[in-house]
Amino acid sequence: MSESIQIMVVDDHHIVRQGLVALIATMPDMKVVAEAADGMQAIELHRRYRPDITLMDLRLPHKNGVEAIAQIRTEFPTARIIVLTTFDGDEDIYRALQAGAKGYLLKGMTADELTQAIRTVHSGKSRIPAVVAERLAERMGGPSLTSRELDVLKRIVGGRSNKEIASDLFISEATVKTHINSILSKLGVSDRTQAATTALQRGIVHLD
Amino acid sequence: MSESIQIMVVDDHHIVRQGLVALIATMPDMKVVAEAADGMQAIELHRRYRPDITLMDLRLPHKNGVEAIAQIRTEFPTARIIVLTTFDGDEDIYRALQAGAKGYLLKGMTADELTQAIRTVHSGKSRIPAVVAERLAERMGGPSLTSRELDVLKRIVGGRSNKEIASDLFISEATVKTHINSILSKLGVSDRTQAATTALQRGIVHLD
DNA sequence: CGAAATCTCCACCTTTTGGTGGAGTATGCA
DNA sequence: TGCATACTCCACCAAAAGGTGGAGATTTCG
Repeated sequence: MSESIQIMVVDDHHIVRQGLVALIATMPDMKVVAEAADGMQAIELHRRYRPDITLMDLRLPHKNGVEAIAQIRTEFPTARIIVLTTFDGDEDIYRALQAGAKGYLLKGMTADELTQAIRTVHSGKSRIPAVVAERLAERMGGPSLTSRELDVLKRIVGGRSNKEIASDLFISEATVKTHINSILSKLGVSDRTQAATTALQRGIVHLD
Repeated sequence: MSESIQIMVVDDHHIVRQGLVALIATMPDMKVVAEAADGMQAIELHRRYRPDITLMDLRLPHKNGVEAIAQIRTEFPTARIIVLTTFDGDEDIYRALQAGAKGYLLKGMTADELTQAIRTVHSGKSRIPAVVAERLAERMGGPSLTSRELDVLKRIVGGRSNKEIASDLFISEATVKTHINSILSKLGVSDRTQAATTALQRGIVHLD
């Protein structure tokens, strides 16, 4: 049969791509048909090769993984994408799944887990590990930050003072304080430094 | 000839190990003789296999990369270790090189860069890329934190207040402030939140 | 030994941050 | 239409953080 599963691998690290290709090569019914090193390339190559499954890292240069997923899913609503990332505390998991990813794997997994996930997702099901599902549920339950609060939080992480944030966003310092108050209570912390580190830990913002 | 280079691969991510093994397998004169997933295992396997070259990730469970390097180099002063990491801003580079690493590579490298580095280090030379050497020189030039300042900085990143830090360290709040003043000026920042984020960015401390 | 660095602490002051409670406007959804 | 949410802003207050300058004790190292 010509039923070998066509796979695209997206990761900016050459070694990781190599590892995935090597792992997949041991499976007779799977084949890597394309490799991309960034989000843009992933979108282009998806158009060209229409892989059955895309294994995608979230941290990518140019266009990040979440954006790439959204774009690909817009063009090809049936695209099946499995997210592959190093950081399990990452808020982007949630965003990626919302953007239409069908599976999620940590890079520490075994070959078996990978091939199982590929088969599961290829068969049309989703494959989200218990740990992640749990964290996701947790996350969903918890209060989410508004976009304005995110603007402020990013600047807190960037080390800006309330005054600077106010002028960055063209609002008064009082408003900044209001937002910060919401942020602190939503994150369950008591000052901006904690807000910064827990935001980084939970992957709500990144140090790029 | 029996002159194939014996290599040990240390990384907690299965995929990365697989990638390295696959890359190295394409070189006829190199061979992976051992794989370790954490620092302890790396030390044990080094005793058993005495590889010519060890490729070591720095972020490892149990015993971190730097400790493992130090331990291995204590037992086998001639061990040749190449550090392999994802994060190029990482302060651990410096520590790893001090601990006796002979080479340093980012995971984004090409197959050529890897094999070249292996050959260079195997021949007894060091192989530190220009970018890293530069950053290292920069780092050396810059003021370094004292151990007490590091104690304080860690707690700042941990989101502790001055009062809490004081009681953690059994010193007065005044002393904490003194240390923080030094930290801020040494890091070239103006408040604790910036201190936290730049410390994370430069890899001086980690969010574990 | 003597200089340098480190660690500890104090006083005094200014600025920043966080806490509380209230309030008006716009938007969107039931 | 009416309620909920998000965004904006205000005043007032208390606590925390940061800036400056000085000082004694200990260790380290040339």
